[in-house]
Amino acid sequence: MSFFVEVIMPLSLPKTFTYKVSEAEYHYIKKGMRIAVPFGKNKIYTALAIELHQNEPTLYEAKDIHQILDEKPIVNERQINHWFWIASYYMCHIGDVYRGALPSALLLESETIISQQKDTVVDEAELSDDEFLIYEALQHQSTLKVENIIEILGKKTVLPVIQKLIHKKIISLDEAIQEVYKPKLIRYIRLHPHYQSEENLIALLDTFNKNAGKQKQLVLQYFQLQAQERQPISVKQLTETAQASSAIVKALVDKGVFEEYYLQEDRVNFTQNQRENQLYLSEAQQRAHDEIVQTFTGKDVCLLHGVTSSGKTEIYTRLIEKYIADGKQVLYLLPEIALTTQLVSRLTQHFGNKVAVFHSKYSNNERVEVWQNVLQQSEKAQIVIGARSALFLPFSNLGLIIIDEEHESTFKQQDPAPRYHARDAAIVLAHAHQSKVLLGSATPSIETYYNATSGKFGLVTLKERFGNVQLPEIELVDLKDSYFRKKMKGHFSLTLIEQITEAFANKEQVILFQNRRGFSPVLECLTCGHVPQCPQCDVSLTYHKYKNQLRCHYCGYSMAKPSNCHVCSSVDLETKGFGTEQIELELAELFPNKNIKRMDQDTTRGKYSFEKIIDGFKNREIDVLVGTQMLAKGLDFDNVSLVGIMNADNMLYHPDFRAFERSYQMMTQVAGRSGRSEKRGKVVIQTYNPLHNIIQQVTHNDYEGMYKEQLYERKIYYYPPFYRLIRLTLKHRDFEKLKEGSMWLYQVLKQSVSIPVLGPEEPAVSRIRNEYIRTIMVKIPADTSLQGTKKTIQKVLNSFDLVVPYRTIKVTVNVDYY
DNA sequence: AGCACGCCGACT
DNA sequence: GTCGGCGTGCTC
Repeated sequence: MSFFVEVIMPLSLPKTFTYKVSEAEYHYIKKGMRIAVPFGKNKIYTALAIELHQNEPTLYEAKDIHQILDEKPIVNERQINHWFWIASYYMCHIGDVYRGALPSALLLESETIISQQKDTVVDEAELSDDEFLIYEALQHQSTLKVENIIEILGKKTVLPVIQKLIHKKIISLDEAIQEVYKPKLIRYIRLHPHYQSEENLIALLDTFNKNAGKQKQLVLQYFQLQAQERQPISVKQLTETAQASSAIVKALVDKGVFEEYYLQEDRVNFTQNQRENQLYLSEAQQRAHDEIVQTFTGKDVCLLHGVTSSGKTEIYTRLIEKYIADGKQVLYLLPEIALTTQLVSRLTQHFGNKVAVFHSKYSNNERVEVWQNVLQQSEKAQIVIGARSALFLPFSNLGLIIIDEEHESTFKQQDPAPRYHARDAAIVLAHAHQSKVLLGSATPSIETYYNATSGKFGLVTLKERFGNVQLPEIELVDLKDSYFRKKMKGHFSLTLIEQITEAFANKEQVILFQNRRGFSPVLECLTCGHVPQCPQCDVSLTYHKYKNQLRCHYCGYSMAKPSNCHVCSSVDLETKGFGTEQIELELAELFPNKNIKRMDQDTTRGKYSFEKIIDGFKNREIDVLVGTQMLAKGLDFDNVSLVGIMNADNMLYHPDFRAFERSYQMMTQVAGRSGRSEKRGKVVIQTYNPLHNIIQQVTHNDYEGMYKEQLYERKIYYYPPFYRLIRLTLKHRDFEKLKEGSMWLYQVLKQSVSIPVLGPEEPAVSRIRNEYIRTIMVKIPADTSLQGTKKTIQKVLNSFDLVVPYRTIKVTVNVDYY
């Protein structure tokens, strides 16, 4: 009887793989354990066991596994089911999901170490050339790695030779995959039990009197600390408070006065004292809270639509209290790290160390810790705050998922597969846990609002701001008129300058929003009209004044700013358009003695640079913050009385069916940063289209109006929520081949389905990193089977792959394109 | 996906 | 004569 394990490989492959195991292993391995397996010619990967069985494969011989890596499953069955759902719904491979779900520290590839078996007598004549080379190398070096052997033998397929040598008992393999995760250990110290008795202690102190003054001081300090803290004392703590070197501690340990011991420390620690600050809900908040609870009795998903600053966080907090009191886990998803800092401190203040944080700026080790804590249902991970990937943590007892800023497009993963939407995947996951989902936003996505008003989701609305603060007053500045009447200084209208001056006079802070980084998007030659382009992408280069260079925002290419035109050598070069950098500069000229900071991708690269800027602004060290969309995401500042939107139009005219919706959301969110205390805030929007419907709707805070109008557009132009979108992207270096291939794919698709297929389209940026790009959009009406359509698309893609000239064209599928 | 292998063109 | 580009096939 043979035994087998079915595993997922961390590779983009459509299938699972079968390996042979011994009977003992068969009984030991549980679904969800990691297993190191050899794969291909000489690689070892961390696979995940998902099934144990005895069905011997017929078409190939299963390999043996290499090593079992876990004692207990680190992934539960609900997760595995959820992963398979994601793979099937988003048309990607299960390995993509596996790789995206596990923290990379849990997914390591091997470093097999080979050493000689001492007790075996080797007959050198019996060895083949390759075997002898390895044997000889081991006489000089005690251990070898697989890569060394590849070098020694000068070929890449070395695993068979190694297998033979193992079989001849000449070499052995050492622990292949080392866990890279290392618990962080802290050295603690305590008095040797011998000195628990008073007489021994007195004797000890007496011995010090003679010569070891420093040592005595340290022991006394130890007692003092112990009395104060009533908890373990770390070496670090002791040496710091006693101003002593660790050599003295060591001397005392050597003497047997102190004992050392180690405790594992979580890197991610919020041991802030849990303040018993009672959560106070306003009447409106309380009512919204009660309505949500009521909704949850009948529906699994509820949208909380509350205007900016309506205090949604307090409502979430009250709800979380209830779920963790029932011993449930709570997942709090938010779009970007931007929000976390402020939110984490608010929630830790309330919930103490029951809060864990999980997002991409955390190190590998930190992520593994959170993973383990969630897996063990540890108390300190009862509430997990995280970006979309936190969805993959090993929850076993979820009660509530909160998705804050539900409308944010960053919830949809764009580039590496799985291209999933965290909101939608969360709803599916919640269903498996029979838990509830709360979506929160001041500007819900059209899809969600449609679901909420059509009765699929519950809907709770919060129309007033917390503490009855009024919504900001919005003033529009017509740029065309202002330029015409010369009422502009650079990119600032006189109105905006006036308002900024007034805010400063009141010692209030200002936020300026410009949705474009850099200095200016293009540099144009006034003589011949030439605009420098990226050599690898189909875009013009953006001028960055600070570094005096031209940069491509797609591939990162950069060059020094030319002093004359590369085409006609004219020196008349002019910048066109503007970005955050230019605003910052102009502002510094207008208000030379104010502290101005810029916040965009270029200034927030480091791990804490973001926090630094935010803190500086919060502490009122910074007077004006100039930034990109980063500013729009739920930051709370209580002294901002003015928000300026430098140019509302560039967002409006993106060639995307969501452009209007996004512009509305963006402007409303940015505007919401203004006026958070008693005083009503002010917003100045500079635009060439003051009468544009979206601008008007933002001005009048008319979400419903925006929704109705956009919904109508979506309906007549076949967009969500009435149609599902699947977008295919094709890429290839050869323009002609891509053109033909995408046309072929389009034609075949069109013949295979009886629903709209659009394209093949050249996107606005039609070449990135020297690859040309085309897209095809499939629109699936609500009454057509989504699954059936996906199957058809997959079939067409399979046959596309069989057409020899086209198979090198890379195709990616994006289901529910966002 | 990654990787090895095998086939052609342009160079020390 | 070889290096290295790309196309092809395979992985339990």
